[in-house]
Amino acid sequence: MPKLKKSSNVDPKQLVSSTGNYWLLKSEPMVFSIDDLIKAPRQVTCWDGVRNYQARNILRDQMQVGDLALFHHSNAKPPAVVGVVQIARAGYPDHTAFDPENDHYDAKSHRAEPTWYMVDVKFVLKFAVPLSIQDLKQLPGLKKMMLLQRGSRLSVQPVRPAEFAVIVQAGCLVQHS
DNA sequence: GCCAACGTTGGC
DNA sequence: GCCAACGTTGGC
Repeated sequence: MPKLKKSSNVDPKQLVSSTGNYWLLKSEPMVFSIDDLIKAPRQVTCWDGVRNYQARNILRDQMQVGDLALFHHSNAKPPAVVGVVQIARAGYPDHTAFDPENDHYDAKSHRAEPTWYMVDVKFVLKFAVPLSIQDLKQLPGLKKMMLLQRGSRLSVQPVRPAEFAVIVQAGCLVQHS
């Protein structure tokens, strides 16, 4: 059993959303990973390409600047929560829907009345070790977490404050060598 | 590769 | 509006 200590440069107790909102954002790491975000200019990116109405409603209506979100690598081996980001800009039209060259083009979305929205996210931290779904199932208090429900597909999900706290605490532990 | 759990499409 | 067929997501 390896000893664990807290990472020196991150205090998970400081990771509290001023807005009280917490989310989880899924991304396939082959498409866009947390390392891509770390390398992005100013470590900010627009969260484009969401084409699901339930997720769109969250992006457009609920996310606020300052909200914190877990960054989840979906379709990965293994799928895992890998870090934390902060909402840097609230919902605005997803312009990739207007671009016929874009993979996420949607001919039915128009600039005057956009169908799809996105937010900007800023990198906050990368966990010392990815927390796989198997890892998460071992943690206390996550039985009802949306990500862990069977068949849960929503790519933008609400996360309860207690769930966020448990996951960030676990993610900020690093192993002694 | 399988399949659960949706979401979308389109005939009626 | 109903619903069967099909498509997608994403864990397993």
